[in-house]
Amino acid sequence: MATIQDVARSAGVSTATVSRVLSAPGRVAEATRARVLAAVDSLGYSPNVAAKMLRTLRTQKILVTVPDISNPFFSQVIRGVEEAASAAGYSVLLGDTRHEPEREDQYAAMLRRKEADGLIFLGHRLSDTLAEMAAALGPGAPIVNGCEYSPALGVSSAHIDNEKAATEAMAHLYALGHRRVGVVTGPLASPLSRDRLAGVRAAARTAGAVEGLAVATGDFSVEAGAALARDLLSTAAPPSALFCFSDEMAMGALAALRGLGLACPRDVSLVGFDDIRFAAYLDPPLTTVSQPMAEIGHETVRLLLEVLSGEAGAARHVTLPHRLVIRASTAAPVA
Amino acid sequence: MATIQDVARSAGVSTATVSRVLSAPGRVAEATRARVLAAVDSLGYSPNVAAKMLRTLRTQKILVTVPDISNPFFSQVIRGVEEAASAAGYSVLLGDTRHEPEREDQYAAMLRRKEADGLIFLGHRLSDTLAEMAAALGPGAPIVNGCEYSPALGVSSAHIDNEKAATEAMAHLYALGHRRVGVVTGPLASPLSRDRLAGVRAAARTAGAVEGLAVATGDFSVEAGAALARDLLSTAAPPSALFCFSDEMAMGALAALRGLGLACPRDVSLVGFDDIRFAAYLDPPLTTVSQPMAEIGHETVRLLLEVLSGEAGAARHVTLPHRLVIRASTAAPVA
DNA sequence: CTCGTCGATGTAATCGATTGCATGGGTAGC
DNA sequence: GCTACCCATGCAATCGATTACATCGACGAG
Repeated sequence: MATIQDVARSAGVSTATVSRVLSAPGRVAEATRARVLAAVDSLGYSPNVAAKMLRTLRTQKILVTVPDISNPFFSQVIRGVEEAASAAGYSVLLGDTRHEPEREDQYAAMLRRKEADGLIFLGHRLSDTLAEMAAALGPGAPIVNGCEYSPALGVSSAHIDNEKAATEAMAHLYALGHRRVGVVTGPLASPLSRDRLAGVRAAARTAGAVEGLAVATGDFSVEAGAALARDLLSTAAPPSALFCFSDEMAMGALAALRGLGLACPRDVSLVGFDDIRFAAYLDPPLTTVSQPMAEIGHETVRLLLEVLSGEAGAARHVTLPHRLVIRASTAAPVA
Repeated sequence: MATIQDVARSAGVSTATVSRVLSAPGRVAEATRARVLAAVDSLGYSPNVAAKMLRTLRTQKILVTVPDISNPFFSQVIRGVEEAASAAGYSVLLGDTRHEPEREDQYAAMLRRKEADGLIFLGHRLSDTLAEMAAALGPGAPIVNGCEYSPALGVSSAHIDNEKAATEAMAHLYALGHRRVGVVTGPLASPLSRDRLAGVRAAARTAGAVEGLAVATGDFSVEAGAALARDLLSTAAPPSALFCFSDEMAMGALAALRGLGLACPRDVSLVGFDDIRFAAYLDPPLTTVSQPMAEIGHETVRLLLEVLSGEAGAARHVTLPHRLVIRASTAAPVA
């Protein structure tokens, strides 16, 4: 690998000049610049990142942690993150925390050691040490939350209006005439689930159907969706519609329905959440709340770059638009 | 951030000793070591990676490129990669190439600039510049192929026996009594698809059903699965069974079937490939070839570490076990 | 003609680690 | 008691960039 010294020698200038050509082109004379650039590409020179990093304390890397990369929802958000990051000249360090605190801490340590310029965390869990860091640095902390929104942390975030989205989904069911609705949530430790649940309750109140509401707490997995749907449908007065907080759980619910000999939407209507790319291909095609996953990814990067550029004022919470996509899994209940 | 100097001062030793305590603990006296370690954690010291990297030319990072991170198959492999890498003290740089050559080149450049110690690429495409590098360095090139296997490249790889797996899937259909089988492949530029296709042909010959074979070339997407299944089923003598080279395409095929008013498996049997975690939850649950995705990820890391440790002999091609999982989407054809 | 200014470039310190070589004290062998 | 060796440790060069400061020449003003 050619070093800056080689380039300097070959162009007959000092390393300082080479460095300037590459980072502050205006400060060097036209002729010299041309000579240096010629040397640069005749030698195929490109700066050693470690040396640059050591000197500048900038890594040009963004750490992204996610509770489960194999979850299609998250992987689509990550795709958006990667796209925006690489467009801005950053690369992405991936951390799959598997919901394990030790792994969260491990990645938190990477940020503290400044192995990355910033952190985007998807989900609601942030390692304690980073929570302290965020509290200490305020909005200057290079940490952004994606998909979720935790006011207590004081970091910027990008997400949809979960409460409103859930309200709309429920309103759709009530408008079709459903009165008894079963809801399968995500873990209630997550603000996102609580927001959606609040939306659910609000809709039920508006519809005067609070009595008919049955809530089960899931964890976003297919398995949980199947198990909890089975429970909800096995009660004395089973719901005529189910609302699952993820499409993955809705897939599980769909399988459970069939297992019980029920048809969707004839016997039970079903609404999912996320609009992962399989939702439209299920049988029946799933009515669901569509989230702009790529956009959420892009936006988290934008917010992080804002902090990194030092222009950050207060933490910002960006709400991106969602959309209730009505497909064939919802219908009026049979009287 | 505390530096090694701070630790040295605080422990009353030289930086050389501190460095040795941390990397070659045997070479320093017990008492000194204890003193240094005490200083290390009283100061909360951890080595600056940039400095270490500059000095040692090792980054402790693995670059992983993938054609589409939002594909559940790949994201599960990546999960395995991340797990094994982090267990070995490496972090993962993620590159989503989106099948675009420019992005492949961009990440190839990262490797050449030594921003990562090695590359694991999933899929069959390797940037030309890296292919040259692999050719030049032979098995010493820190490049490993996951999921696929390209003999021409001369790099190690981890994958299943695609030909055999495809043969088994087809044999299953023939054993059930199917004679006309439609196959939806992946892009034939990929050796993996060609291997599977070879397996398909071999099975057809064995069953004496070459005549009944109809092949369509897809691209692993749901959309392609739906479109091509529709085509295959709309011919004069439509197949009684379909074999798709990905579960995602099988999902599309399933939707297409329904669109044509056909039932699975009554009218058409269906076999997928991969066994992504939704396969069991489809209606009907999908018969498919299960790939050990996490294992593939682990194995690629193992192979790469082998190269990095310098003990690599020839390139190794590790074949991991697959398994045909028979669920409800396949049955004997109605006479 | 001289001085001040400015633009272009060079000099060298610096970032924080690793590591080959030097050093010095202790011990074993004779 | 002297030599030889070894073990633990320190000294200082080094990795490859960035950048504050110094230098130098040209040019315009007075």
